[in-house]
Amino acid sequence: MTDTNLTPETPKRSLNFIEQMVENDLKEGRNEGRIQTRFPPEPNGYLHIGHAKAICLDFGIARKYNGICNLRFDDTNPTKEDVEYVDSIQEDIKWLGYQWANIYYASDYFQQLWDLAVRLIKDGKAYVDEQSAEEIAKQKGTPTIPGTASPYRNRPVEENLRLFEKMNSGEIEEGAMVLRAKIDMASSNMHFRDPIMYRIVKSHPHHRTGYTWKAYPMYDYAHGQSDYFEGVTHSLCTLEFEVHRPLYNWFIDQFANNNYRPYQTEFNRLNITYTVMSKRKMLQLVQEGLVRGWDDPRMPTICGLRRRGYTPTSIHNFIDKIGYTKYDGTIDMGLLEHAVREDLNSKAIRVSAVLNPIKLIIANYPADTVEMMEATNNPEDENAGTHQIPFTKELYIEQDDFMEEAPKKYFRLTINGEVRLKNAYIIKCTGCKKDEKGNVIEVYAEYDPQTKSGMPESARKVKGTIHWVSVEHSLPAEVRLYDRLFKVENLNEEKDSDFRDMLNPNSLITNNQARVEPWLKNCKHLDNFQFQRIGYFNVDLDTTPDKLVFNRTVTLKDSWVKEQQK
RNA sequence: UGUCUCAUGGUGUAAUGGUAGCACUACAGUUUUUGGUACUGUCUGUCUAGGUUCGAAUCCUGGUGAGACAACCA
Repeated sequence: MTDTNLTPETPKRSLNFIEQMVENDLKEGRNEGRIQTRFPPEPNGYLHIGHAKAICLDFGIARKYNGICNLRFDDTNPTKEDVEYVDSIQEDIKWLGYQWANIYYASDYFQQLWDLAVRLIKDGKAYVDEQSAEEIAKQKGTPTIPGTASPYRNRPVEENLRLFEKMNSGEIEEGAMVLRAKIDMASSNMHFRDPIMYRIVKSHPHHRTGYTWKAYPMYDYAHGQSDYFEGVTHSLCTLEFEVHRPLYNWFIDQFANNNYRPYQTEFNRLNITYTVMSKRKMLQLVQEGLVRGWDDPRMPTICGLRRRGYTPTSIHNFIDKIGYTKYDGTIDMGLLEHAVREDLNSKAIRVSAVLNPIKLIIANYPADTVEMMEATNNPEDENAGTHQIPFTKELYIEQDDFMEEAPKKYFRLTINGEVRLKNAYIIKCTGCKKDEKGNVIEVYAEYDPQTKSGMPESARKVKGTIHWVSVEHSLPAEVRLYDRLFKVENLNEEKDSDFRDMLNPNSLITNNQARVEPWLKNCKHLDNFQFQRIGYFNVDLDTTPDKLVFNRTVTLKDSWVKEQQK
């Protein structure tokens, strides 16, 4: 997992700018050579692939440089937070393969934060403002126009202390007072224009502290101080917090009393084409029933990807490929798909499944015979073994694998043409039957008994190989075919329209006619398979002993599709 | 007519003053009992104008473009 034991022949992967900074800090002995990070989610939603990028960095840096990484819930907004999210977040981090050294909550520090705020008031650096949110916003000015001072800005210290107490005692209504740091109403950095440190929330209980507190600290104050209390050395966050950094440092400056201090560094957040990466939008999709829940396999959530069939390894490989920089770009969804194909190619057992069945009758094969054919579980892994698949006179093949009149480059079954049945015999097509509308409903063929897999004659060259299942032995299955959630590549570029109007109406197509080989009878939830020649599929959580349900994780690359488009 | 940040093939990412490389994608080919995989090859790039230097993707200056910031959210 670390790069410290590189052999000479493995070229050293270049460090990203954060690793370079950490190595430099280590070299200079900053914070006594200690490395400590934290992953600080707000428990107000499920983790998504963008969080995975942050998790891999926070935990990865600690692991690589012999430091520690703590999990800290940034739970300073009781109106939006819930234990449901606290639990799912922990589950997802563990699933990704990480273990925190300690688990903390910002709410653990409410008393310490309070005490420090009192100290700031006594120093004349904070005051209670009684203006409305609207008035405060108005006085704040704009990025190009300086703000103006609140009439309460120079209240006596004693009065501030008394009012601050009242803010927390329940005597003051929500919105009636806030505590603000007294910094600089004319600063070019909006966050320095007397930022709010505390506001009142008393109508809603905190998920851990109940109604104990009525005054709650705001992010800019709580986050940096929590880092400081815990001994965090590298506070890594995304680019949008860049303008917060001077304020982060200002608060640290007020309280730091030894050589130690945490440093905030920002990296680019993850954007991926054809999807959303905002908790707010995801929540909306869930609440409005536009997807089936946080773990809908179309969602970019960790639990959605898990249910879709993504593995922790595939996500790690993806994160490794995209890197960490300060450039705010958008990653091609194709790269995520490549990462999961790459991992599943080496792991997933190959099985036969026919999604759109058409009957194939082998005229010269005995009707009462069942031959068990040997199927290689994974040609990429010789230790994966084999399993048996029953072969009979009547089979199902894919509708797409037969054409009466085929173009030159069609390698599959066509009248008078030969094709190999995977793991079985070479057959020759003799004809087909159609219904009154002209649709092919049965295909007829003759097999060559000397061409069974393993026999010398089987080495004969035929231009194509198709998969099949036995009519009698195959199992029915529901197969859910997923496509990108949105039909627009870059949602951020479509600022004028509602993102819900850009949903792909075909993001889920349910197939109820699929037939799978009987070996799949005993598959377990979330098992990954490759449906030979089709794609990677996994066993959906809706699967019961009586009903098989599969999710398409991703298709196989298909050069025939491209050939057809020419 | 603010502050901060960023700019390398279609996409993402290296090169830390000295041969612009890698991955994905696309295209072509080899192998193949998966039109998969693997392997080989090809196309495509330093935003712009100056400056410093023997030498600039890299340092400096000016443009241009993009993003973030004006929640009692984090």
